[in-house]
Amino acid sequence: MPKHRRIYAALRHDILTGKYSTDGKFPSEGMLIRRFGVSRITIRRAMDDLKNEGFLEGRSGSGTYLSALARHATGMIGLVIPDYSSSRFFWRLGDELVQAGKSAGYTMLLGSLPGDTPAARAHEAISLATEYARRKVAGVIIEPVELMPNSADLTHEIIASFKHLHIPVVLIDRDIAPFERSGYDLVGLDNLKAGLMLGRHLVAGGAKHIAFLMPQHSASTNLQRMLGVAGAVIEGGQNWSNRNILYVNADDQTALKKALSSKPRPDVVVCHNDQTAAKLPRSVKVAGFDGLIDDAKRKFPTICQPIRQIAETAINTLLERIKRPELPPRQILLEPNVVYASR
Amino acid sequence: MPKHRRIYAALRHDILTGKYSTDGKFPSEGMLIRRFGVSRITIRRAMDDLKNEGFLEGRSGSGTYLSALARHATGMIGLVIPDYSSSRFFWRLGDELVQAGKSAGYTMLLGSLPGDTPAARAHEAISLATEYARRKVAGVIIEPVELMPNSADLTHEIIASFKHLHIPVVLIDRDIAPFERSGYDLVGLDNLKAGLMLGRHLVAGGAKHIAFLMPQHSASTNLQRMLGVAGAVIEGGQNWSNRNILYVNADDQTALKKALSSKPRPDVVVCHNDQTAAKLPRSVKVAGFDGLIDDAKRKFPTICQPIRQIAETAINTLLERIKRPELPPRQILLEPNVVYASR
DNA sequence: GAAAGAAAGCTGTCATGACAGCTTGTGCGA
DNA sequence: TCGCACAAGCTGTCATGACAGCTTTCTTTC
Repeated sequence: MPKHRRIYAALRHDILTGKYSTDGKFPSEGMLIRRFGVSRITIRRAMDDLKNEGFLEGRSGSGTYLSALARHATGMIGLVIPDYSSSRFFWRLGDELVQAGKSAGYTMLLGSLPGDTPAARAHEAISLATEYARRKVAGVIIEPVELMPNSADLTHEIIASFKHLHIPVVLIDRDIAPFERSGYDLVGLDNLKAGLMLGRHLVAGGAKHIAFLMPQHSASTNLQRMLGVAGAVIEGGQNWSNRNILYVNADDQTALKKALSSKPRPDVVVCHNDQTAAKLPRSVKVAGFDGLIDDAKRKFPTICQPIRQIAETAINTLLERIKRPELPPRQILLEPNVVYASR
Repeated sequence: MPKHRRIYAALRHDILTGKYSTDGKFPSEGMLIRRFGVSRITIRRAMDDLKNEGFLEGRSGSGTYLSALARHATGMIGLVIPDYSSSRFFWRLGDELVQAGKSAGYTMLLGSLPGDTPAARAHEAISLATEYARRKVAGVIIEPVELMPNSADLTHEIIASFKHLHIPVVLIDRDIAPFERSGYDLVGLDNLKAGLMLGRHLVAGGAKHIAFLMPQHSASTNLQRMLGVAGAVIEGGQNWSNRNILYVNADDQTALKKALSSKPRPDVVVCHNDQTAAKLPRSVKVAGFDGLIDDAKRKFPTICQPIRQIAETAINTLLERIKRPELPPRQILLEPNVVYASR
């Protein structure tokens, strides 16, 4: 390994562990020459690499300084995924995020949120976020809380830990509140398109009355999926109204039974995801989203999420945001994969 | 100006004008030392910059070579905007794109498409695209054709010029076909959110029967805006069906009159954009999108597009795509600006 | 004719030395 | 105390020289 590469690694480590961040001034070339016992050209080679990566800024005549990026950089990315343990999708997404972050050279923090209820996990997420902020992560990827009347407030509380420290935040899968301007980057699936694709498939298959089932206080993803299905239904010449929407928690058997027997009786129930679809009685034709149910006995139409691509794009987006905080907030949507029978 | 900078500029120019691209081999350091009459360290400094920007790749022991990027790079970005002369929005967007591209160091080609009809402009766009491909642009930004039954085919024909040459393409504003997987990056407004915002505003204002007016063969943007409005209406407890959608060209007075008098009579007509909204009779309450109508006499609710941000994001996306062709196709949506009275 | 080996040429690395131009701090003089 | 000039220190730039290790090509030898 070349000398300049070793020195580069040492200096990068020093920067990331906050050795120079008190005043932001980096040691002069002369000092580093004495410290490492090499020539100036070697020191400069290492520093040039750090400059190119945006860690250092040289001011001619004055000295070398840590960039705004480096002052807050720790080489750590925090993940706040409340549904990691309760949803197969987020479990896989979390793992892919860790992979993608690691291969970009970052230490990934994936704190576990073992709470039993969404509310418990949301509160654990808040203290996890405080911990991340204390350890000065370079950026955070957050799955916004859903399924509660005060979901948005809880998510804002999670983000608050990072906001006043100017730590960049990227949301995955969904926005904080349905169709509110959140001001944060968002990486996820094109749910509208996914809904429309699934809807068109069902309409083409002869469905006469399609219903969309989702829990109360659903995230914007579910609304987008629903609107996509609605678009396909309207395209087919039918109406769409609140009666097509079943706001039901599938674990609540009584409510579920009541909803499914409502008139007009739906001939296909599109569920907000596959996990829910699998819970419906077998007498009902269902369809879902995500493509992660592995039930040989029950196949139904579904739309797959490109999980790895979502993870890699989220990491890329966070790194770009760290480098260029002035960019406008972007919503980055990836293409659904068509799979019309759940694997 | 430092010597290495001058040499850098000269070499970059040579690369972009295709001086070395026949075999892909770059002159050796020794040759460049003789050519420019400077020391090796100066030559290397210039070449290091070019390597960092991805133009050159050094192979130890063998020589320096042009990267795959550099072999096709010309420093030119082509714009294909069929509606540039016919729509105020695309006129402004085109100018912002030229600005953004220039400040990123590229030569921007904005060929004019003076045709009178959309069909004429579409065909001019195809020959413009051939010309761009012949001149080997580094990338293209394309506004997909709309308003014709064969819009998608025409756009595919435009793109075909670039596809087999592997020239990266970024779409602006809309996708090639409504909700089809196009495989190209797309930068535009979050039209679903825009529609929902406008719809909620109108519902909150007491609108009872909202209609959405758009031409036949509209682009996906209009469908998304429509679905957003539909979402707000359904949220308010009303139905949405094909009867809420008026497929009308606003220039066709007869059809317009007929559509506006259809039952149930709409109390607000949301138009797919402001230009169309301004054409409707004053007896009808209207709303629109884009926020570019400057009519002091007629104010109506509208949603603004962040034109500059769309342009800058499109350029950034294209440059990233040029550098990393393996990234998944992304749809990048920017936030609508709320303006409830057209300026 | 083929294989082995030598030579040439290339990039990557590293050292020493030097000057320009800038910033910052010090000290002197008013 | 204020202002100015100077010196010190820093980065940016550029030159010369050298060696390691690799690839390519030519040459020699079998």
